[in-house]
Amino acid sequence: MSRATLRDVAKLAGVSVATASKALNGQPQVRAETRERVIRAAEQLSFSPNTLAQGLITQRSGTVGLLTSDLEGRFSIPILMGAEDAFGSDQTSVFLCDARGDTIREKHHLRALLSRRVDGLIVVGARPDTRPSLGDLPVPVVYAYAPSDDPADLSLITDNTGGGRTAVDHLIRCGRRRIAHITGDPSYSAAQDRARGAVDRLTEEGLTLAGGEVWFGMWSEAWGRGATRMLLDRCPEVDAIFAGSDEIARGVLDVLHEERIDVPSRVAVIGFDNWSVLAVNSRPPLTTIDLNLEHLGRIAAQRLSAAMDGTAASGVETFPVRLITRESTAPLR
Amino acid sequence: MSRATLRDVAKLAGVSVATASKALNGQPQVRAETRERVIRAAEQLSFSPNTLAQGLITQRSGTVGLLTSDLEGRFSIPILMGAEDAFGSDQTSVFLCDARGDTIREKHHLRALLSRRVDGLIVVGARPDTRPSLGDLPVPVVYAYAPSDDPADLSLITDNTGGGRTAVDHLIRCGRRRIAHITGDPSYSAAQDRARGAVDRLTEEGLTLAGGEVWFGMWSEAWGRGATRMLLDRCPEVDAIFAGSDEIARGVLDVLHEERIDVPSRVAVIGFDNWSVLAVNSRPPLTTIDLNLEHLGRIAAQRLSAAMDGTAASGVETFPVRLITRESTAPLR
DNA sequence: CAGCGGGCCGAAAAGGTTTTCAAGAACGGC
DNA sequence: GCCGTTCTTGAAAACCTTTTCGGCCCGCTG
Repeated sequence: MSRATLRDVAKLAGVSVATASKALNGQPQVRAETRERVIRAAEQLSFSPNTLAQGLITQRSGTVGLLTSDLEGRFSIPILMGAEDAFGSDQTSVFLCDARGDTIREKHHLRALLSRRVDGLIVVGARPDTRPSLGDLPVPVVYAYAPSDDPADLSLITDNTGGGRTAVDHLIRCGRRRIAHITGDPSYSAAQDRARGAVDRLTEEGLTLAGGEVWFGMWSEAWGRGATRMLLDRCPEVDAIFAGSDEIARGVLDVLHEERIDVPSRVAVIGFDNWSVLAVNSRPPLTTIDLNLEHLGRIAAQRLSAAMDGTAASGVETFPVRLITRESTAPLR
Repeated sequence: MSRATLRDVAKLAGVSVATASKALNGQPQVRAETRERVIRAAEQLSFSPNTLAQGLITQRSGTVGLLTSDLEGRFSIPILMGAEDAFGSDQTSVFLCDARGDTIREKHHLRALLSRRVDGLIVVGARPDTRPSLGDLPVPVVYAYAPSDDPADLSLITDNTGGGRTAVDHLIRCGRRRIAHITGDPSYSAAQDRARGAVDRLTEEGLTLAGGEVWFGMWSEAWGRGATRMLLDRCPEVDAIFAGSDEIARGVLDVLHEERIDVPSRVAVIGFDNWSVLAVNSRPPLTTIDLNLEHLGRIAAQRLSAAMDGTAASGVETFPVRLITRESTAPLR
């Protein structure tokens, strides 16, 4: 089934392939009665047009490539979903390629995609740091999450600085004044940016970080626990902790719980990423910052469509993050 | 760039397209010197063959569809990675489609994929229960994770019963005799199967479940916590808990920690799924059962390739799971 | 009645590649 | 010198669809 061609349909309907094509594609120059007959024939044979052949003519394959560096990471997935969503499936299908962070594998996939005549490319990095540009390609490219190092490319990134600012702002609005920041690997620009946003907002308020500095470390619960212990030691009067990731926040909560320090009444805790398995299940459920990655993916798809239609953009677009309030933060009262 | 066609290459090399094609594809009936010339021309123009046109002729698009019901779920991803991995990227590219658990969206994607002339289809369910077959399609299909309800289809699933058995077996080998089982939603066949495997193994040993029954509930930390409290209440002498998921196990560990019950010396805890963010970061790190999903994905790709080459299979193949020992279990001594 | 315009349809080219088949050249054997 | 091989190349068909353009028929106008 479904291997019927337009010829078969035409023959069954008693017309030429040309007419059959026009009838099925809604071209006006075909009599209503004829069109009806063709459509019935097509249904009867459960005809479905060969997109390869169509693409050969129209010079549009109706496909795009999604080149990710790290599929198991939780960041690619929402972007991918947003993008897949924005290209209605009837119009555009997406080729998924995971380069596993390997440059030569990336080259490989790139060749394959170009030879498949994709109409465009979305490149999603594994971490939000700048990545090398793919260079000049015969199709438009949008970089998402990790920006390209070439300003002539179009990159879409999340506002980590704004995220840090938002987090601290929320804590300040909750009446907190002694705010600490425990975060992950300082080699991540995301860690630096979030910290900078946090400190900026504190400074505006005439405050400084509780504990005196940003606690950089690793993106893990264990670091969250360790840092919290040290923090409580050095600065027991802390009344809010901004964790650089939900994983870290889990570690923070764990130690606070252990020390019988109530959250949020004595210490408020805010995470980052809104990784729901961690944020929703914690005790108490975690207030956190959502990166809006699905939205980023949708925008990436739109920008790519625009570029495919000739209106290409370039530069770096930054997208706002979103505060998700749950029960780990509350006004001090 | 890269929009050069075989005609251009042929012209540059001073041969016909036919010869150019043969030269590039390693056909024997072309003089070595000529071949060399063609290859140089191709490189010079950075020619890359139009896969659409190739597919039109060979009747093979070199693509497969990956139809998943639930991309954000953590189960699809490893399968998808395994599959993507098994099809070398030069040979086969994969179209990713997420139906979001919606049947009409699934139909939609299916039409699109067939019209793109995919050579085969992998269908990944959201939960390991039986799902409706897609019926008779013009291309081979492999169902992974969630089996099809039609025995004429080929389905690849994980051995949940064996997993339950393995978990309990491990606890028994650790010298535990009072073993409880806290698990998730009883409407999941996975929950039932794991429980059955566990009970079977206990029975062989002449044991029964501590707490008297399987504690079915929800797949959440909160349920793990609640059930553990009830369990400790009813059966304080329990010396091992088999949790139906890592999330539940986290809840279990949490309460045990709170109650100052040492893990693993007094109570051993084993999880299920090997969801690393949960299992690795817990205190202590969690012994658990790995579903080997990436392997499942690889096998799915292989079976699909075989079917595309004419040797199709059918029925349900069950694949073994794997015990991952960490520190939440240990011999009693 | 001639001419014309519009409505409807089909022939054919195009898109880029692979494959078949025939033709031409070179060459050895008789 | 002729015939049959072997080696190399190219012309053309095929894959399936879209689109352009010309043709046919009909009815209408002048």
